Amino acid sequence: MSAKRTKDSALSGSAGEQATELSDRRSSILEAVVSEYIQSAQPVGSSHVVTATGLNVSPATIRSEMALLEQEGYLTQPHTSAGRVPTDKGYRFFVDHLTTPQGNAAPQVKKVRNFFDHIHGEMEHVLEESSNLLANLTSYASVVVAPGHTTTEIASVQLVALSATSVLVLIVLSDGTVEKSTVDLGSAVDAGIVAEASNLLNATYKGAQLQSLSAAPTSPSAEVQQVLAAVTGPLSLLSKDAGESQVFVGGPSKLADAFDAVETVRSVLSILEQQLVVVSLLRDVLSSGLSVAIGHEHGYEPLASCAVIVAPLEIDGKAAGAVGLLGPTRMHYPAAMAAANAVGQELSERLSTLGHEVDH
Amino acid sequence: MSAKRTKDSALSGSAGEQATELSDRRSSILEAVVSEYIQSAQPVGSSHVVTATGLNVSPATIRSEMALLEQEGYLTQPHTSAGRVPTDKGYRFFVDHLTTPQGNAAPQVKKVRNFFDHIHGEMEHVLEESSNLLANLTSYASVVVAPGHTTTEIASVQLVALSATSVLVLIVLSDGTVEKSTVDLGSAVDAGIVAEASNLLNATYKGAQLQSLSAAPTSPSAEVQQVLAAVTGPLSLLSKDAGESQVFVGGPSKLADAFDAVETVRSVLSILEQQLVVVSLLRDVLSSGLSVAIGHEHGYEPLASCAVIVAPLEIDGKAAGAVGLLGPTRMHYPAAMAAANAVGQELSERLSTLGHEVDH
DNA sequence: AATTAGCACTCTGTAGACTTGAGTGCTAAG
DNA sequence: CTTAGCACTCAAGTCTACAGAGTGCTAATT
Repeated sequence: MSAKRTKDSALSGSAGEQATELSDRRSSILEAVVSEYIQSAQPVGSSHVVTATGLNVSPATIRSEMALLEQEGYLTQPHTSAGRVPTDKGYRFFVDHLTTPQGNAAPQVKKVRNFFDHIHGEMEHVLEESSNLLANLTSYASVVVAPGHTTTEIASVQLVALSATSVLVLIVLSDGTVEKSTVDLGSAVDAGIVAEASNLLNATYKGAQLQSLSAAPTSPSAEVQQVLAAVTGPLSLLSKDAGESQVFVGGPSKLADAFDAVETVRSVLSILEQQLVVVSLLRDVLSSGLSVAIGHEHGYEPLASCAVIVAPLEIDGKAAGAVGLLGPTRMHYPAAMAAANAVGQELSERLSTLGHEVDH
Repeated sequence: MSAKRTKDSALSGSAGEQATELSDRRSSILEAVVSEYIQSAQPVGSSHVVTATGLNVSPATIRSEMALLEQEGYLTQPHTSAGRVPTDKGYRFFVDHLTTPQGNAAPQVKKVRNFFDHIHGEMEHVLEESSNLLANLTSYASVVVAPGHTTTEIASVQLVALSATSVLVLIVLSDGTVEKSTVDLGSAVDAGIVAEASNLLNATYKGAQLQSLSAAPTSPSAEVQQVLAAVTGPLSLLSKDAGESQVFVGGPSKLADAFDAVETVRSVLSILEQQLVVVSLLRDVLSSGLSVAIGHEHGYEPLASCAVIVAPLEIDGKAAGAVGLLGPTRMHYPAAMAAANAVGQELSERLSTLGHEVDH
């Protein structure tokens, strides 16, 4: 509900002492510059700041203040005699001191609620559509990292004969997801044998955690044992695969609007294509206690002109996956953070109820 | 193996008569202009053509020929006193008269072979990686439309209890794909009842075609019947869902290189996001017997500056899905067509063997 | 009848000179 | 501390000039 704050450590980590904390006037000037620049993408001049802040001072006063803000690293000039543009540090101050203008965030939140009231279907589908929702709400690219299966248990293990010599290994998890792998048995195997192996596997693993798939069952029948042997490898592979997180990217085309340099668009897009990178990026940002990483704050140079907003997903209070937004550093933080937050919370709630609909 | 040709109907459909067929010299000039322009993206002047074709004539001669080619609609000038640029019709002539420079296509084909020799795993995975392969080979965005399930039959139908009140409905198809849906039963149901219903469903539907899921089985037990009733809706929904084709898009970031106008990139990307549009686009292009649609040839205005290359996927000789490439009209047709063709064929082969590994 | 040399013409792109406007920094006075 | 005033800077727009690439036409050549 309330405004999202990042842990102080990250910000004041570089500053360190409250002595450098900005005066009220200084900070409202900075805030004005940032929000002006976010809207216009144009360097902001002193007289603009006067009208924007409503401060009862002359542009000259603002100028000297801005000069100091520049010295302290919050602002920068594209060139002498241009207005000021926020630095990463400037944006950082801005998001850390957001005065939560709930006013315009409310309709967004309503839309999110409405969406989750009406969406239904499989988890994958919900995640994908959530990602699209977030992208459309914010006009930035969104990323949803599906929760891993760390807490879920195995609801069923099945072998299904696809042909005389091949079977499909199915693992159904308690959250409704299915992992599968086709296995070639080498030679024709009777359907009854497959069924027997299937039952044996199911009996052994049902209710177990995914990680504990190691101990394979044995059977007195040589034929059954053969099937079991053939299936062991794929099974353990599956349990690893399932650990990898699915990623849903929404609205990549929005990036073409957000940046005007084609080169930037290309590099950001190509990073979104490498899902692994994205996952670890979000993970890093989350684990460092940040919810927003601006410009160089995350280590990824190719994304230096981007800001990343991450909201955690929680299933029954446990961290599981994340929803993220990727936009230019001059993105509309209040709205974007509110949207990511709202989707993160609603999605968490949805995921939590998915597991045990008994309660409802 | 041989060069890919589109059915004549499409091309000469607009021209109609061989009387308009171009003279040898005319056509080699056109070819030179097109291939020069594809490489340089710069309007091609008469003296360039002289050196490119090796024709033993003066630029003046070329000029008069080009003037005629322009009259006939194969070329156009961005402005007076600029060189010539191909029109859609010009590109069309070019691809229809490709002289198959197999030389440089061979390494591509080799890469494709190599890829398919080493890739393994589930069909979805193979399709996705194929899409990435194609994008990387060509530097254009690629699209793979997965084959529908029209010919596959149901290998197994299962109900798996996820909790006391909810079950997962699984349909396993003979090609190894799985369709699923979670169903809330409303009240707690005994596991034995679920198992009974599951067996009943499996016995009824096993071996059937997906479409023929209508006739639901009945059971004397009221409890079992209740489960069956709860499951009927989702089941028929699934059979419809399964008809929809999965789409795998590869290398969208390549588009940012292919076009220089950000606006174009944006609109093309946003079309790729609407998977439905892409599917019907590919379907249209294929069904009209074309393998290449250039500029306005496909009806989609937002893609007027794009060319689409489509190669069919065939499972056991039957059309099923497609692989496509999306690039600028000035794309490198020979290489792109060769690549799409190669991937299409290898993928078809792979898909055909997937179904019945018995033979091998 | 096709080719071509020659020439006038057209258009783009670049470079330089100039102007305008937004914006700054400094200084000296309130 | 504030601010009016002023000199200064730089980007961007406008104008001109000019070179370069390319065309189309015409008249001569083969």
